[in-house]
Amino acid sequence: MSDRDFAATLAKGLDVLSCFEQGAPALSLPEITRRSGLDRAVVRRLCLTLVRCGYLEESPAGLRLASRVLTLAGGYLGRLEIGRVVQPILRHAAEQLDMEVALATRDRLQAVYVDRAAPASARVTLGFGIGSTLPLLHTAVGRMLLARSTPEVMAETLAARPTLPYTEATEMDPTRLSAAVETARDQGYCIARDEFELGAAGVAVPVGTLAQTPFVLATTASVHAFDDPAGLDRVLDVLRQSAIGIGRMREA
Amino acid sequence: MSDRDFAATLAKGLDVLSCFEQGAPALSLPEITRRSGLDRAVVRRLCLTLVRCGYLEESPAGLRLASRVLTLAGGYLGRLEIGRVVQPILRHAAEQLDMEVALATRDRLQAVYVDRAAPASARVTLGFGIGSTLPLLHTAVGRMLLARSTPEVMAETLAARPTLPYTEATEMDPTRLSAAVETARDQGYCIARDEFELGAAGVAVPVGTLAQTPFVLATTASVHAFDDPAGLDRVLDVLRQSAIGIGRMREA
DNA sequence: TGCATGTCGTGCGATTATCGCACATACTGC
DNA sequence: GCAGTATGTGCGATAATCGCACGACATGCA
Repeated sequence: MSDRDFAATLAKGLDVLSCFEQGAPALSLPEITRRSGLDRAVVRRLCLTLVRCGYLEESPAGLRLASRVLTLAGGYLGRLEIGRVVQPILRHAAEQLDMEVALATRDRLQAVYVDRAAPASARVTLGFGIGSTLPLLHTAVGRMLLARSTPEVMAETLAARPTLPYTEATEMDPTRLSAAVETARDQGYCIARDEFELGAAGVAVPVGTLAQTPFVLATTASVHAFDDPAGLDRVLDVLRQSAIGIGRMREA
Repeated sequence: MSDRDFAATLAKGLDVLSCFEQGAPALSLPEITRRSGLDRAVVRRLCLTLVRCGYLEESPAGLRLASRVLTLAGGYLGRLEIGRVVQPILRHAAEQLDMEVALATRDRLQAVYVDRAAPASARVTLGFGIGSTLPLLHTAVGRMLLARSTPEVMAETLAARPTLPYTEATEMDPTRLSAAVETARDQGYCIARDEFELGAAGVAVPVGTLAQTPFVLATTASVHAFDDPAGLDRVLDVLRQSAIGIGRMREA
């Protein structure tokens, strides 16, 4: 490359790490080669380096992420005071609403959970936790995030929209998707039903000042949980109150 | 370096990332230069690369970790099925014991929380969550992890032991520290009081088969919570039952 | 057995990306 | 004005990286 301010080797190594983002169990060297598009020998050396640096570990089935990435995430979470400030607020909101509540932000063209709390009554877990990702276009969380992102991000996201619907209710038309995000921005909250997972619905509200990267607070429940207008108002009230508390997050 | 199978640039870039592990709010370029010991120009280019790859972001106060590291951690957590399998078990145990319960593993010479659950009754949070780190030598979690690690790790950890005690109760003598780990290995659980944080006590039990990296299940409470032998037995019972359930973690 | 396919390790020459000094600038407080 | 610190960047020498290529091994099928 011609760019003198870009360390290609580092970028390639990070590309290799990215291959593990979707929760792949364990990847073999040829698998990583295929996914990354790099040379086989290069992949091997990068992986060797990543193992020696503690980011990957070898297993019988191939390479996999090591606990190191957790420590790194701990740095991110610690900076935002997630454990000390955010978690109690989420817990309180979850109990008040008797619903799952989550704080999310954006990582490139997807939403990612930053923290989450479930009420004590919750028997089943959906399996979403810190670090879980959701699509931006077809969830309440994602649309609220898009509503607070730059037009460039919106355009990129639309350009990269999926070709196959998640469910029978998934909105596929780009114009109507844009409109949904627009609506979220205008009314200050977003609600989505059935589009990503049948039988599930979500409500999201913005958090804090419009910092560099937006944050949203959201709750998830079964499809008809938000059908009653008064009930929805209560949900929005609780979420917004919590959002104010969280809004004081350290934005150094 | 002479090693042909080691990408130095990648390692340096990861070193830069490591500077943010301790939850630093935001680091300036000179700060990172000091911490990493690399050349100023190199740090600048590596940081530029990390920003362009989405791992760091610029803020008025300097550079800081971006949400990307969360997505990466999500890959790790997803592989272990933390959200789907582990979280419900931890929640159940936390409710049974009415105490905080956590799953932890080892990252180099420290313990790191993989998942955590607090009972509904918990009003205050200690601020420890996923990705939080603890010392290996002076916590129940850490000693139980050491008891299941290789002698090399034990030796390294002892060699790098802190020079200053955390509290007045911190055990500083390497021989007695070794003995404490030995005891944990022999009796199949570990209990520590006051050594890391005054007024706090922890109990830890091993999880699963001795895989590559050990996992432990632990609970934390106020100092005298485990003084009663019958009470301790109940805690151990619940933890061990939960550990069996978690033991089926995907170890691909 | 022979051949195809896939994986893995690695030697090595050519290339080029990286290093790190160096110069230049700007801002602070005194 | 000056010392101290942060920042941007040009450039030559060096050393690290690339990626082809060769050899080895295992597996499956005809």
